[in-house]
Amino acid sequence: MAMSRSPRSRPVRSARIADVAKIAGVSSATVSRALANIDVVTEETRRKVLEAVRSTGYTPNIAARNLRKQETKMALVVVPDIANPFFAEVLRGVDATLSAAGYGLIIANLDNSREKEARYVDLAFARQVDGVLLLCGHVPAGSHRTLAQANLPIVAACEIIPGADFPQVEVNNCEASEAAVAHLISLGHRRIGYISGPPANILDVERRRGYKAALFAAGVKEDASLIFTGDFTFRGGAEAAGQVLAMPKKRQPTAVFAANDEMAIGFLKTVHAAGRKIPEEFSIVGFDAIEYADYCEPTLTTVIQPRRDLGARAADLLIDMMREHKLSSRVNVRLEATLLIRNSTAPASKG
Amino acid sequence: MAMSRSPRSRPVRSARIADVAKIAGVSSATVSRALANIDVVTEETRRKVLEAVRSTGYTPNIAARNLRKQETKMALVVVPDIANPFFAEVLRGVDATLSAAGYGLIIANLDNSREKEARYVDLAFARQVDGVLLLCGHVPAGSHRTLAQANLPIVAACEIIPGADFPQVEVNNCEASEAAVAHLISLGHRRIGYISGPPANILDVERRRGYKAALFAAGVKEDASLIFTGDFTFRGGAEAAGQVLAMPKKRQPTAVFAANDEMAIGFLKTVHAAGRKIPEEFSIVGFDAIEYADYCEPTLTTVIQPRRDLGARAADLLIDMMREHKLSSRVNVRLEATLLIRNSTAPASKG
DNA sequence: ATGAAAGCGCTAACAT
DNA sequence: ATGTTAGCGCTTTCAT
Repeated sequence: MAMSRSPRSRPVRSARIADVAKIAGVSSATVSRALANIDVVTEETRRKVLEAVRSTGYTPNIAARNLRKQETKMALVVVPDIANPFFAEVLRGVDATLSAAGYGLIIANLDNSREKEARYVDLAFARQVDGVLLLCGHVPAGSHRTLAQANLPIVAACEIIPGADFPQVEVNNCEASEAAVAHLISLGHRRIGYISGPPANILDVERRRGYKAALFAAGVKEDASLIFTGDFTFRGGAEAAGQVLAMPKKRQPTAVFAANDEMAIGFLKTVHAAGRKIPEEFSIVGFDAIEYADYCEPTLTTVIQPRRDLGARAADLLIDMMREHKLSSRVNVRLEATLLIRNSTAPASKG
Repeated sequence: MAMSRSPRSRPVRSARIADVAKIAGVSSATVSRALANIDVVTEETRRKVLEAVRSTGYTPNIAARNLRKQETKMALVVVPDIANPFFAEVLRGVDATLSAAGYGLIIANLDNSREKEARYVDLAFARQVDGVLLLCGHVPAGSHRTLAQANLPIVAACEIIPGADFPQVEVNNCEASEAAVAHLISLGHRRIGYISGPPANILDVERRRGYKAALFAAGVKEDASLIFTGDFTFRGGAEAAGQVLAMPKKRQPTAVFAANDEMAIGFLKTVHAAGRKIPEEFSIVGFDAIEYADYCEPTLTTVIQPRRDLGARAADLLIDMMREHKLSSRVNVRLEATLLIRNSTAPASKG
């Protein structure tokens, strides 16, 4: 019997197109054409080529092809933090769409590192990608140049970049937030808190605007003591909860709208751990509808974003630009986010 | 005032090394050397080159460099499912280590797609990467060849691949699981359930072995009715809980060890929703220590894996192989996973 | 210390 | 329909 690790001899060098050509008895140009399914190659010739390809185990060297064709069939996708569960599904949409069009993707995980960001800018300038998809809310920059100067198609999604001259895809953050807060108001809540995202974040700006619009529409006066600064993390939500619990009961909000689910869940968990009941004592609404929001106790009322679509639409726009070698375009796409009522919201107690 | 979108003229074609050479008044070879900080280039020459680089905005074309150097400075990292929060931190370790060594990474998200898997095999054969890091528990394969035949350095981590002739990095899954179950036994539990991973998954095999070893060590007889087949998802855990709740109370387990946190949390949530108390009525232990396990109610007793280290060590091994052009090696690394006791486990009720 | 020139492996004109 | 050839832009001998 053969041993489990048989000493099969394997080619120390992988086959090149010339090897295939020689074996098939044709020129390398013909091999290239046969493999590209290009124009008119005799059925017989193609057969010989494919046979030679099989026998050599040939795979075209992509670096050489890239160099020659001046394209890479790769797109760079920039995310702020890959651990954020919101992006996983967006990336699925991006991946599926790019793949179907023959593009691969390189995921740039920024992770708050200036240095990494600069490296990805270099990547773009070195033309290792044909286009860039920004999910990070800003245009990445290096020490002396920004990605926008790389003469590459760019599309932004999720966190749009005001004033940019490339296509962007977003959801109706403001309107959906207004609906979320209106829901709380319809349940009788008047003291409604807001847990914000990081300062100057566009999502926070829009969702806060929706929050205020709903209060205004209901004639409820804004109360600065009910605004808590968060950062889109569990911890941020937990800290906001700590602040709420430290307030005199009468001044505490009866409901809270968090700018994303992770903060909403951090809030929920902390309040719960302090022995307070949800939704009886506090109603809470999140944003994003991450998977976990359906697995916490109680299940979280939140805003569903069409995450996969966000990625897919953005990828579609980018593919179009990459194909046409367009560098800018003012297409803007807005998708609908909708309120999903679950068990973390209930009528305000008469207290 | 300048308009916000001024019509700055920009080069329609990015600079090549020859452009820099001409401006600096040297040959392209000298430019290349100056930029590579290679051997002996006059300080004066280097200055002229750098000045020319700045003035042209030159960045080397990577496809050309790759072709010439026969290397890409890229590694392929294959994950089964990027949405699985366990991998996020592992990937951080991988990324940090590879980056520091000058390598970029391409994340292959398998997502249960044979087709995608085949494309990544092609990527390897096309030499678009210098090495491959497998976090997916198997060697990816295309229609007529496997990634192992690509003559590329490979390292596996997390889910090791028995019998493979490349380095692997794992944690002591069996021993840590045994400790987890021993903890339950020390609390007085005897009817201890196990929620498994997918069939034939190596992590499940090891963790199940630890579960059985702990029972055996305590003289507790195994009971097949307490083994629930899961799949590492929330839903899997929730379904197991459904089965448990459907059992006659006397036959129900008093404690459950789930092969990962997501299932443990799915179980916990479902049991809770049915009005049963945790840890009073059921103790539950998970595995992985994902962030969420500290934000559920109650907080989850679980097994901490050194996730970042797992990624970092695997990346180190791969970097070494890529540098030395080694194709195989039998180095195996085992890291320690340790039990973290939180609030989801408590003494068995005397029932 | 620098330059000239070859060539990485491929594709696309152009020629036949 | 197929072959010949000229590069894509870079790095690296080999000369000088």
